[in-house]
Amino acid sequence: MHLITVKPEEVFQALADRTRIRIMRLLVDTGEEICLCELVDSLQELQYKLSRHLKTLRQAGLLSAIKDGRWLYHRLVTGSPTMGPLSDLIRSVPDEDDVFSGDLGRFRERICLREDGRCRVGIQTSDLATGAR
Amino acid sequence: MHLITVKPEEVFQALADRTRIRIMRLLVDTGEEICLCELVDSLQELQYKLSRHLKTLRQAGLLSAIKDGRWLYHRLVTGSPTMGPLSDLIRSVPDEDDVFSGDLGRFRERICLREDGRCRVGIQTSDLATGAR
DNA sequence: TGCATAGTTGCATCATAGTGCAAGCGTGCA
DNA sequence: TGCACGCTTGCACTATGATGCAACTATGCA
Repeated sequence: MHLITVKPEEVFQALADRTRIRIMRLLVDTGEEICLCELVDSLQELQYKLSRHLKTLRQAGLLSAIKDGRWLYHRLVTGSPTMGPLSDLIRSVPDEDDVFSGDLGRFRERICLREDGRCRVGIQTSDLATGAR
Repeated sequence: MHLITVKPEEVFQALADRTRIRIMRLLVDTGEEICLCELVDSLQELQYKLSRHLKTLRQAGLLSAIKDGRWLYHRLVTGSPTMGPLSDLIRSVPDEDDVFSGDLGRFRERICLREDGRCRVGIQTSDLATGAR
């Protein structure tokens, strides 16, 4: 996606949500590609909530996604002139209540379950899964 | 105000509006203190609209205001660790349709009406004034 | 002291956004 | 080919926000 073609107010609107800031912060801090089920276990939020927040961030041109089988990996968009300053800003947000570090810690544990760098398991925190079960 | 005490999602929410981005961009580009009537003539927006947008930005901790007689001057808050990256980001927003440069040009003309660096006249574009007239 | 003027705000209206629930889609494996 | 599973989405509900209008406050000057 292309920040250039997206209106700046839509970009800021996409960041005007605590959960979406957590998603962006985790992606900025790790530089990783992260699938939904890993995000659910890392942020401890309901699957369908995060699915919709990811969609919002994609539509704002902040994230791109690549599909790998049943898994969809999300990563920061690069190459836009505003993406650098935006990443800096997200990194500068103070970690009140250690929310970001908690997310990061759970993600680092969760990523150990990958095989060959790919997620091979679903949501581990079963209360947070929705849909098929 | 104090970015530190304001939730980050409220800061982004405050920027999730085209008019407020224009206000911030003008303040970042000029480094000036600007009163409401100067802003009305620069952005060519209704007085009460800008008054409310300024309030939103103040409540988000992005602007501070000092009163001088009947005039209220607004400026960027400084000293917060996020304000630097935020200013960089606002500066990096592309100037689609030359809206920012238009605002800046009208402001540069408008500021010529100051005496001793202080605004001494009201809104010059009379259609945009509200309230007493 | 009264009036002009810089700026604010209550109310009504309309539009948009977050969330829970439950159903649905699409892919890969047995 | 059917089922498990990673992920998405339509609907209902609630909350929040932008705006126009008009009334309001506050300040300084004649």
